[in-house]
Amino acid sequence: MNMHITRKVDYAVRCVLFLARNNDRISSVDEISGEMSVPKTFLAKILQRLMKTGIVNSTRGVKGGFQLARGPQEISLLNVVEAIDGAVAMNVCAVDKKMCGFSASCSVHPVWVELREDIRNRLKRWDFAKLAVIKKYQRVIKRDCH
Amino acid sequence: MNMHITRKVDYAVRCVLFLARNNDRISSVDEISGEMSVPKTFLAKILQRLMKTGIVNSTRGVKGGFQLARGPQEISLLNVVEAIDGAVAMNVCAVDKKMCGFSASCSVHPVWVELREDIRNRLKRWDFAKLAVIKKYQRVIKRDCH
DNA sequence: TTTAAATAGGACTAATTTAGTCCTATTTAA
DNA sequence: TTAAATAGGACTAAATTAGTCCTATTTAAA
Repeated sequence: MNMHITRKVDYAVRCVLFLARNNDRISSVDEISGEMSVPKTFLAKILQRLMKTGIVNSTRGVKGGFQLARGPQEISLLNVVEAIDGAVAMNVCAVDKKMCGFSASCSVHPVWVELREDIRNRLKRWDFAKLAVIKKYQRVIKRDCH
Repeated sequence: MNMHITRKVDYAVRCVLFLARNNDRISSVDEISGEMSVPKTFLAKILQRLMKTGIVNSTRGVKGGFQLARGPQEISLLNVVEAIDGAVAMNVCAVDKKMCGFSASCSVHPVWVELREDIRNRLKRWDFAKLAVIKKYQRVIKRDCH
């Protein structure tokens, strides 16, 4: 069970957190990547994904950049995680039984299904309005802890 | 967030499940790997690990093999998962804050800690006595669903 | 209308992790 | 003594992650 979050998810979360805290204006990739210590071109990709999944809006051209597509309280951690990684699950059968000929007779299957629900519920409970007020990220440190 | 279980964990779980169902005797790697559709040499490594972490006992030599080191009801899914993958966590900071200079000021940190506890609790609740009685694995299918 | 600052997106590469294999040594029942 | 088993180190292959790089497009402002 490799349950570590990927950098991609970590970066996406940081990024949305930054946008939540600066939602009165448009922020460029350059600015976000600088503030949140994320490689610029990589962050650009991540923002494209967040854009496609309707979490952020983009403005092209000079003075362009990104902004949350809806209020921070309307964006859950689960939204961001699933935007980047797709469906959260320990294995595909927990999402769709049909993906696994085994599942019908697999003793462990119900456990993975439960676990998936636990995780999704927990991630659903946290929105970026809540997260944004907890404490500010420090800018000194280059990378996070996974 | 890559939360898929690894084959290693999947194999380990299947393997312990098999041993739980045949705990009246010693089973060889050859037998288990055949019955549970797991590559033999790889399974041998996994069993070595389960051995070191005190989940199974081994007997060497002719008629040797493996057996659970304690009753199936004394072995949780968490035991097996952590035996193979080490501490269950979304990131190292949730296990030990010191691993991340960031965590003290990281808004998301408390979420990962909560989530880790959710997952561990769920996995702790399932033991192999419970799992063993649910239903038998079918032998036809070659691999599981992650 | 040109320019420069920005996003969009495809194609590629490097690094890391996962999933194994292979070989030799050791143990032990028959 | 032999053959069937585990023990364990070293190695390799495949897959995934974590990026980079380049070109195209958009748009505010000079």
